[in-house]
Amino acid sequence: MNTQFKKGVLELIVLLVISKEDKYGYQLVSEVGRIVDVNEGTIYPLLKRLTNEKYCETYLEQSAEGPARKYYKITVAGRVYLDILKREWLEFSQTVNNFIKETSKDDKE
Amino acid sequence: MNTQFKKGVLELIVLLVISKEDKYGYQLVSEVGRIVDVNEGTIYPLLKRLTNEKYCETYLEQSAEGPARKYYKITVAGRVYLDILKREWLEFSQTVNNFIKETSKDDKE
DNA sequence: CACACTACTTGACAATGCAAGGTAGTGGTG
DNA sequence: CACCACTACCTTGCATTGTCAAGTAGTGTG
Repeated sequence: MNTQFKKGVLELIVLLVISKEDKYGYQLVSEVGRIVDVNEGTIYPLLKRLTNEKYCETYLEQSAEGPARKYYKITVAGRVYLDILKREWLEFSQTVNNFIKETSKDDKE
Repeated sequence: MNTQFKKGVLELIVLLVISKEDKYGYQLVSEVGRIVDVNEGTIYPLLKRLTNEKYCETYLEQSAEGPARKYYKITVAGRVYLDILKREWLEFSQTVNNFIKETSKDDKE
């Protein structure tokens, strides 16, 4: 997969996932991984950024299967930011797709 | 505009533009700029990368309005790469868009 | 000749993803 | 109990690519 395409989009995907339900980091790695390839070294720093910027909050919960899990919960500011990101992405991707279609259409003329 | 979304996509856009017609750098800045915000400091290094990787070739032509223009012409390898990039982008953007739709649909249920 | 405009180039910097490795808790096996 | 596997979290160093700002040069105009 093209690494560069992911830049910035992962933030959107992570926010989308936690906007549905609180998740812990390790879980996000596998859930986000179903959408796009990703690894721990990417997700944890991203979660720290989102937390620093108050787009999400964390709380710990014990687990019977290992160390305590740190859950991430989206904040109100996070939902606002998510809406902006979503809109920006949809507009951006559509602009690029339209341009691809335009140039491809010209091929046949 | 979200800077990060652009990563990697600019390469696709530039290749698309020169796949239609040879262009010189300064011209690409303005043509690509109609699709996404971009500035010279981004385009020229990108063109150098594409040239180093043999996805395009350059030739100089005199201009009556200033210094000689360096034109960029896509190569066969460039067209092959462009097709791959295009396919990857379409797949990637569709995957993300589908995920956005899925999560947004759930909101209403 | 100073200036504006065209055109190309470069260097320092910022953002973000990856690979690899480290720290810890829990439970099972010899 | 020693060891190992698995879960879970975190960090460091690096690569890629975009931005900003500045610089170099050629051409024509007042």
